[in-house]
Amino acid sequence: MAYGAPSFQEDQGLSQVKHALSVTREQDFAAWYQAVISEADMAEESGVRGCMVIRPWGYGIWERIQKLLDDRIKATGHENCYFPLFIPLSYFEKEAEHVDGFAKEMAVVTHHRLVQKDGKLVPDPEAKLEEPLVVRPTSETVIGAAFSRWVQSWRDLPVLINQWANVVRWEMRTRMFLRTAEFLWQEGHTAHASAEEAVEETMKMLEVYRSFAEECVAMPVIAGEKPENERFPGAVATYSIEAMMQDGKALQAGTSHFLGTTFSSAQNIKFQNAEGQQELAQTTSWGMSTRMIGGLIMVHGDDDGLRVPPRIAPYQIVVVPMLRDTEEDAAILAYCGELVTELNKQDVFREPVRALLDRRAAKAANKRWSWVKKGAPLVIEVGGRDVAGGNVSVIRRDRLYREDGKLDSQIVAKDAFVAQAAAMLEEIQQALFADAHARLHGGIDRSITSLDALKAYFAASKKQGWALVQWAKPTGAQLDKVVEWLKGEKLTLRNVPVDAEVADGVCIFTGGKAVERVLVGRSY
RNA sequence: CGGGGAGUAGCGCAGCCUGGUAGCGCAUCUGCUUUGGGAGCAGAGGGUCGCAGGUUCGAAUCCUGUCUCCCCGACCA
Repeated sequence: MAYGAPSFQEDQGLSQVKHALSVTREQDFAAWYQAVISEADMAEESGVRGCMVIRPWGYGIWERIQKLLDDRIKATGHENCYFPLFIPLSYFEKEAEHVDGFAKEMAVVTHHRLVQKDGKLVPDPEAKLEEPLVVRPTSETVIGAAFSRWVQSWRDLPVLINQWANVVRWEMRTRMFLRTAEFLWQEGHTAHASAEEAVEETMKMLEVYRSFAEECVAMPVIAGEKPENERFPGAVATYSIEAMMQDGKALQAGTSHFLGTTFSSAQNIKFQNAEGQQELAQTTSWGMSTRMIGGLIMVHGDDDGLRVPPRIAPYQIVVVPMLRDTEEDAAILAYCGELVTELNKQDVFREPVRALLDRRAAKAANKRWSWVKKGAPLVIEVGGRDVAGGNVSVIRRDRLYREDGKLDSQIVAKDAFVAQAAAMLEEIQQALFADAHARLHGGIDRSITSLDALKAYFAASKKQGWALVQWAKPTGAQLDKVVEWLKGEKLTLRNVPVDAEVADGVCIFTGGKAVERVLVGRSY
């Protein structure tokens, strides 16, 4: 498929709109997703299975996510630190459930030296490690070992830390940003004196994720508790935020776990309480990863590429001078430079505006479309006539086209634009959220009370959203049966929304008395 | 990890069946023309055909192995 070539699409049968991507969401959602990533220069293949090169635009978005989320993590009393990439195998062996969950997908380091053999480099048999090291798939075990050293008395608690790191999970099937063998994330780990306090922490961070996703990424989510079968290996309870992609599938965009004493007993995290008794600490962990960027693409992207919400856009306003290789160019550049300086003096979302002057020698039209595909919220074009009239031409990425299908470029007085820029960015942030919010909440059916109806609902359309159904919260073998049936329909249990209405009917799966409501949907 | 598909210039592809030393479109570079919108004409540069073996006088093409990507499945915080 020619991702680079523009495509023509019928727009409601009235007019022809020329789009920047050659594949539309409607035609092939999976191919469209990949086209956005490559056309927006976000990431590319690396030659290593499941690992990607994150290019400046993709990484810039990650840096924005890091900054805004890091601020919130610190504001809730956590401190950053760093633990090693390598974890002794023996640490993992200490916790059976954790082993079951991760053993199948771990990268293992067994040697520390290479030697030449028949002209090829091979691991030196003489340099075999006494104890193999695994590349961390998550850090509960090493951090637990540190906690056991740090925690002696109830006065040492709580311990509230976080680290930004890369982790490796040898996934069978990978997809850029959504599931890669190596990915970047933040993992928070805490230890508390009481279960109540640890649960409170778990819920607090779930709420941090929810508000971050909604306020910063403009990604509406449903926060809730994962059913037993979806729990993190070793967790007593797992919570998630679930976002709805434009194809109706669910994406887990962040998780928070109450780990109880699973890891404190395995790693011996004990403290002497106020009564002088030895007690196991209660721990939590919570994480959000580069998968969020995959979610961003599938929530906000359109047939012209990515649309980045202003709060997490590396550049919020890109100024494109229309240079013609004439003497006029210098004046245009000077005018644009002045504009960018003025814009950068403005504040929006309590930060300075991030405006960029695109001085590349490329043709103005190509530069414009490259920023459209990258999803910069505002693209400002400035030509000779704008300079003469003291104007700028403004393109809003959230509404690119006019009714007639033409690009909507508004000519505005420069000073007026500078004065409005912050408000426009806030409006775009809001518009993207409102769109996605309507899609999410309009996409959840709350009226389904039978398995036949559930089946029919998801059979109706590939783009179907989710169903919120009442259930008896079965466990063990009974839950397995439910999961098995859902699997036959390609469905999964997402979570039990924390703010759902109480159950008042019968369980859709067992016919027994329902105790809560659970979200059902297809997922990534 | 199982089934299917694919890797040829920066991107998208043809050539492969029927072996004879590589081509098209877009992009790039140069020149001229054009100039409020993804420009036109002319010319140019760029590829050890994923990698490694094998068959052959000769391999992008045939055979074997291997790596990577995509789709479906299994698995999966």
